[in-house]
Amino acid sequence: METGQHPAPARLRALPSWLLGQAAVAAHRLTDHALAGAGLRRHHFAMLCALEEFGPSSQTDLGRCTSIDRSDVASAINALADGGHIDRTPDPTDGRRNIITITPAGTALLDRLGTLLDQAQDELLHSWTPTERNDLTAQLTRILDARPTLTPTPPATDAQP
Amino acid sequence: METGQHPAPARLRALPSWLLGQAAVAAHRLTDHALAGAGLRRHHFAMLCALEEFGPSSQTDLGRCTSIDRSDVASAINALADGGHIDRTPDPTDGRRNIITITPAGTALLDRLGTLLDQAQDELLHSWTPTERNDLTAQLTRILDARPTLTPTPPATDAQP
DNA sequence: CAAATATCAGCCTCACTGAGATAT
DNA sequence: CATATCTCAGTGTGGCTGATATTT
Repeated sequence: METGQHPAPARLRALPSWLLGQAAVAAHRLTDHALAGAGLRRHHFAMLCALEEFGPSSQTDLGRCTSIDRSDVASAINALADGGHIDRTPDPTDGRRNIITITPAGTALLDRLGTLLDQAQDELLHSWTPTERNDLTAQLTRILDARPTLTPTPPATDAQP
Repeated sequence: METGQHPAPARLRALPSWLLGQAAVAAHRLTDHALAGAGLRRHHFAMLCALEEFGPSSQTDLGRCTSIDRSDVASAINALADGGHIDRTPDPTDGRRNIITITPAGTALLDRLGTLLDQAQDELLHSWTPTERNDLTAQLTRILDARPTLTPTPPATDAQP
């Protein structure tokens, strides 16, 4: 069957953007697999993270700090509310907002998912020392901190070069 | 409007898998934007890379070395054939295969796209020294070389935790 | 009135699946 | 017959847009 491990072209392997994409695919497969047992997804974990760290928040703020679209925030919050992991109440001081609060069940879920995700990191970086992991984290953080705020992708009108 | 730069939760920023995902999004936006002028996509570049480096190949081999699905290979090859950038002929020794060959026009296109992509890397890593870039490349390559061959993602039957 | 929030419906792309035709 | 290749049609997800209702 030969599922994998065919050498990629050197010109691709030399592109940081390509390497990032491939590494992200591998990472996402591991994390999806890890979270699958809990029946949840990365978005749910991100919401819970933000709520625990920043306290009660509006949905827009949740979306901003996690880089998740307003529409996807709404659906993730719906799912978490159904499970009793967050509370959603109107903001008394601003009727446009909901105030989302993490519940004790949500905190417990956060820790459970965090453990699963930590295990996934260990799979991804199983032969890496803590120092090497910190190094990697620092480099990726540097990329994020310097990334240009760029609109998603233009609609792609076709043209023949 | 406040498009970006809201602090992400520390717990997310500590996850290599999350950082990889975010960095990959930034990288893909830059590369998509760079290639948009040529009206082509990353897949097309990957095909041309493989063809130039490995010579005439079957579509399955192209898919294997670039990690692109057979179905997407077929459509990318169609587009490149329409533009005259590759030739597609049946393999005389094995009637199941097509032999894909890059044309001179394809080589020219490859170089053109390569230049655009190199510029995108410079945008992504504009403040990085060559040594730092090599370091990043080495670390990402290490992840890829060690990644487990894992089936995409299970279909997601729902369950309440 | 302009701007912001939440919600919903829907689009589009991409990765992937399944099945059929052909060939080994 | 089992396996492999190519092709196409179709699925499902995720990221995103647009429109609406509401409030500031």
